[in-house]
Amino acid sequence: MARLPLYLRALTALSERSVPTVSSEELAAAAGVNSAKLRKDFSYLGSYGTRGVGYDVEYLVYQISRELGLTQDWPVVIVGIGNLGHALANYGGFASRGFRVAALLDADPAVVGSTAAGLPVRHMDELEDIVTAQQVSIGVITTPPGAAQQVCDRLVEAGVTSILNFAPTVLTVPDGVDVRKVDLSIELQILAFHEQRKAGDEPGAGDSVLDRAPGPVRAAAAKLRRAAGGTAKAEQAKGKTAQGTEGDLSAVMPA
Amino acid sequence: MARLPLYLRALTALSERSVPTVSSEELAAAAGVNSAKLRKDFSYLGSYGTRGVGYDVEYLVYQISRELGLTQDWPVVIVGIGNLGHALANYGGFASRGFRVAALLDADPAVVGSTAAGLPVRHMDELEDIVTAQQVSIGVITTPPGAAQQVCDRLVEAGVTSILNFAPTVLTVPDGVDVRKVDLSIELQILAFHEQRKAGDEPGAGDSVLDRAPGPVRAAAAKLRRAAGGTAKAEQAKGKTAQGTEGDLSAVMPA
DNA sequence: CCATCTTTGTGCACACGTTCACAAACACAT
DNA sequence: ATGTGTTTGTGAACGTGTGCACAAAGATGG
Repeated sequence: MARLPLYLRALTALSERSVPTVSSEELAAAAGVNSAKLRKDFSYLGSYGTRGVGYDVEYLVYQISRELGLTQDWPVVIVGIGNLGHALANYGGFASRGFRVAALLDADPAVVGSTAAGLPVRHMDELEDIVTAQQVSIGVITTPPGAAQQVCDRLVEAGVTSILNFAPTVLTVPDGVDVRKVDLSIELQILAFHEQRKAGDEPGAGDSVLDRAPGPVRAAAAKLRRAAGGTAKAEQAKGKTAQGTEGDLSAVMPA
Repeated sequence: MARLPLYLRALTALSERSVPTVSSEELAAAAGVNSAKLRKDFSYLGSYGTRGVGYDVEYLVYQISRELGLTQDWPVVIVGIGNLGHALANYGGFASRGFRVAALLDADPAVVGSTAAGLPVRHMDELEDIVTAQQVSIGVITTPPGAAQQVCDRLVEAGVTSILNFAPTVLTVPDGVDVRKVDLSIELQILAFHEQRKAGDEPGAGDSVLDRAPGPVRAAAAKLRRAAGGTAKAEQAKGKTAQGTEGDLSAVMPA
């Protein structure tokens, strides 16, 4: 489950405060989830709790770490040492959880040779050698979108089977390779979406009454858009609107 | 829906190539989703397609942009100008989608006054003024985890109602405030989890036979862990194991 | 040793998202 | 106009995840 890291974080915090045991209710609150959900998650890993008492913090930390595969260390290559690559190389949360930065790679000669987080930035050409020599199975892509697929292919070809992609592109990979995507602008867009909803759903500047009209009217509007030749020209659509519904499309496509 | 930004990206790519219309099948492939899912998503926004032809790319771009609230621009404050804050300030994906960085804030006097992405880093004390003056409703937190909740409270108090949190902490906010979390180390942990599964599920170094034993044996093991006094001491547990099951807990808690 | 209280583990129902499959709708050729 | 081919929009089945609620299990106190 994707919630295990959350539990692990809450548990390590408790562990540092030397809390011996914790109830599902407390831990659920700390992790921000439902207590029943948490218990079900743990029962899926096996019954590690004691009724009437709760869960042994230290023991649970270890069990989850083992389940997540954090008892071994994972070499990771970061490809694309721009702003984000730099940030990730310096990110403390990696080393503390069993992830080791095996190498930083970049294609730009101006960047190659510099150091980030105490590690030298090496050239893309060394990718295959590094992956093979250090048995790297996880790659992080922080390149511009145009280079992402190409980098991805090389990583996979070299033997990487898990990829964390920060580039705003849909990567295609063969079966058996996992890809997780982190898209910063998508997160903001989702927030903007909810923000707009909160703002009272007032019709925006470009809103059209057609959009809320029943089926036939919308269909007519669609037809008109096509009639206007692919890229709908508002002037042509206006006035032709079926059934005389007031349909102003003039703001539909901003210039 | 959280998939709208995905569609939007694929559609803008098509738009730049001047593709007039696109079928649900093609677009679904480009966005990496199921075509039926995509059609259902679009039908939820209204019927913007034409049977036998597909969807008008330009029109759909606008409709989704409007739905996501990207037709207006959203001022955003970034709090915590460390490595990640720097990277975000320079991230090009924001400006191009209607997000405007209203201010960069930090508490460290050594950082305040420097510039990032052409913007001056200002002191946290100005937070309330900036949020109020520019009507900022979205805040991005890239502080260390210890400061995150405090910063969050100040943002909310000042009027921010959407927060994008990069700090590894569970933020508690009043109703009406949205929080989205991006946790870099969690993403890697999830990859490591799958990676371990792929590696054949061989028992790890610290694996215990007790973990796969049926109920009664696990219960006994749990009892022993408690008997050992909170933090299970393997030596005490060993030998006491009920029913004589071979139970080596010596590797359960690494020193 | 028994009663009571706490907390886990889980059966069950429900809600949600996903996918299939197909009819209605439209374009286009004849 | 009529037929054929294509694509949307959606009803319905399916699977999955979620949360309630409760019994079983253990702790605790008398």
